Amino acid sequence: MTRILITSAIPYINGVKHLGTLVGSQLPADLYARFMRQRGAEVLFLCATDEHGTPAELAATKAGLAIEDYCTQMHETQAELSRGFRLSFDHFGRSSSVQNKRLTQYFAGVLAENGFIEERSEKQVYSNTDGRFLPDRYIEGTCPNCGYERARGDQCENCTKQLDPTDLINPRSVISGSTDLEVRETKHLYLKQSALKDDLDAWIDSKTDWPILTTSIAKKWLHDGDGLQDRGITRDLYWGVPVQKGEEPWPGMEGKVFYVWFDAPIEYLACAAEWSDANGTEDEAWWRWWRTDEGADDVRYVQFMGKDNVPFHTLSFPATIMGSREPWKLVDYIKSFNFLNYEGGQFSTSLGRGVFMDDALEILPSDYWRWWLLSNAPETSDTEFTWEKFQAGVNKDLADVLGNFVSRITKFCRSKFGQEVPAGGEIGDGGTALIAELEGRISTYVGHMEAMEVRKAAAELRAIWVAGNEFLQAAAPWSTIKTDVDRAAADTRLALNLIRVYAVLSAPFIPDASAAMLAAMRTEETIWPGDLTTALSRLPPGHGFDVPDVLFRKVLDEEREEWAARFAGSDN
RNA sequence: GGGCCUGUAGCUCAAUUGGUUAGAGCAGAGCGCUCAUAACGCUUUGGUUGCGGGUUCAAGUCCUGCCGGGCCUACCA
Repeated sequence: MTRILITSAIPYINGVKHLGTLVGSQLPADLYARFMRQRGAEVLFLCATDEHGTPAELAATKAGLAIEDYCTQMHETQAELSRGFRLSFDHFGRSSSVQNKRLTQYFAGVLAENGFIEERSEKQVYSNTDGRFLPDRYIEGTCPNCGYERARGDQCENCTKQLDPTDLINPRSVISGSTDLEVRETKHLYLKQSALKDDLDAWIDSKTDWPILTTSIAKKWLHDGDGLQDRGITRDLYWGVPVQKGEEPWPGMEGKVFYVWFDAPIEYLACAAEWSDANGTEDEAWWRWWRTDEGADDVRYVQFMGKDNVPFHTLSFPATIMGSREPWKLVDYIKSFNFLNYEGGQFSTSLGRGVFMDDALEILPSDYWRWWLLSNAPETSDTEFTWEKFQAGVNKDLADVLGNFVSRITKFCRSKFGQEVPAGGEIGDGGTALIAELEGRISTYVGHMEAMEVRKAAAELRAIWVAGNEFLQAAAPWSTIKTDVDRAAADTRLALNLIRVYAVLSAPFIPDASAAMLAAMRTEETIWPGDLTTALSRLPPGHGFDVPDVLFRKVLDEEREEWAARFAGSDN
C-alpha cells in the first residue's frame, strides 16, 4: 500500500491565524490527506503549534500569563479552530513537547559530533530595563541613512537600507521604549550549513518536479552572494528547548535555548512521536514513518507551506537531517503557496484587518471557506480575498450548481415517485453519454489531485457537478414522465445515484456537505467510484432517501456589506 | 541596490513546455425549461496576450530593452 507522510507548516502560537495562513498550508495539506486516504493510501498527517521564541514570550506577557499557560491556552484554541475547519490531522502536536525537547537536543548533539556545529562569540544588544537580549527587529531608532525615526534594527522600512542595530541613532527597545541599552558579548551555536552546501545543492537540483516557487527560493539562498551562510541556532531566551548536547550539558551554553527555527521542523518528527505515545505504541510505530532503516524507505513525504517558510524547509532542516548522518527521511515533495491578500492590502493582526479563523467559523460553515479558499488557492501568484468574489464564488458553485442539483432531483422524485429510488427502465443514451463524460473528468480530477494542482482540481470537480445539471436538463424527467414512466424513472434513479457519487468525490473539499449528502441518501458507502456504471447503481430501486435541508444557503448582499465593514479594521 | 515571481476578455484563471482559428468560469446579452435555493440548460458579445525590438517556417511561450504589480534579501516566525 502507498504510504504518505504529510506535514503542514506549523502555525505560530501567538494568536488566531488568518485565512491566508490557512490556505497556504493546513487546508491544502488536509485536502491532499483526505484524498489520498480515500484512494486507499496509508496516510500520517501531522501538524502542531510552533510555540517558542520572542513573540510568544511577549504575547504571554501582554496577556498577563505565564508563557507555559499562554501556550497551553492558545494551543487549545488553535486545536479547536482546526476541528472547526475539519482539518483531519492524525495528531496536532506542540513544539514544546518533551518529545521535541529530547529530539532537538539529540540532533544538536549528533550534529556537534559530526562537526557541523560551531561556537561563535558575538555582540548583541541587551536591554537592562527589559532584562533580556533584544532581537534586531525589537530595537527601533532613527535611520542614519534617511532620518526615518522608526527604523528597525535590521532594516529601515522607509529607505529599505539594511542596518545593524548599532547603526541606529537614539536606539530604544520596542518592548518597553527604554533607551537603557548596552552591547554585550554572548556566545552562540551555529549550524554549519555552508559545509553541506554541495549536498543541498545536488539534492535541490534533483527535484525537477518541484514548484518553481520552491526551487527558485532555495537556489537563491544557495547561490546568492557568498553562498549559503551558517545559521545561528541558539538564543538568549527563557522560553525554548534548553541547549544540551544530547543528554549532556553544553558547557558555556547554560541558560540558553535553541532558536525556534531549529526546533520547529524537528517537531515534525517529534509530532509523530507524540502521536505514537498518545496511541500507546512503541517508537517503532513512528520510526516506520521517519527512519528509512525502520520501514520508511517506501514512504512518500510531502510538505505544505507558504513561501515565507521555504528557505527553512529546503535548506536548514534538510541540513539538520543530512548533517546527522543518520537514516532520517528527507522530504520528497514541497508544495508551496504564495500569499492571500485581503481587499487590496495585507491581512493585519495588529489592525484587525481581514478574516481570521474564529471570525470565519462564526459567520459561515467551514465548507464555504474550504471551497472558496481552495478553489482560489494562491498557487501561481499572490491572490486576493474580496467579499464580492467570495459571495459570487460560493453562491454560484455551492448553492446554484451543487446544492440546487441535489435539491431539484430529490424534490422531483419525492413528488412524482415518492421518497425511494424508483424502479423501471434502463440507462438511456443520455445516461451513457453522462457516464462517458464523467469517466474522463474524474480521471482528470484524480490527476490534478495527485499532482496537488488545487485550483485545477476544484475547477474539474465543479465541471463534474455541472454535468449533472446538463444531464437532468437534457433528460427532463418532468416531461418524459408524462409519456414514458420507465424513461423518467431510470433517469431519476441515475441522478439520485449521482448525489452519492458527488458526495464521495467532493469529500476532500467539502466534508460536511458530503456527509449531509450521504446521510440524505441513507448510505455510508464511500468507496471511490472505480467503475462508474456500477457506482451509479449502488442505490438500488426501493432504496429510501430523505430530501435534505438546503445544503448551501446563499450569501446575501446585506451580509456581504456588513462583513466587509466589520472586518475592514482600523485605519491606523 | 540585488534576486525571484508575475502581467492573457470587464473580473478570476487556462493554454499539452515553440505548433491549427489563444480557451474556461464569473459578469453582460438573447433564447429555452418549469424539477429546483429567482435555481438549471443552450447560444452569444468580448483579446494587437503590458509596450518596443529580435530569433524562427512558426512566439502568449525563447532572447533583449522599457513599464507596472508582488515577494524575498538570512536576528519576526
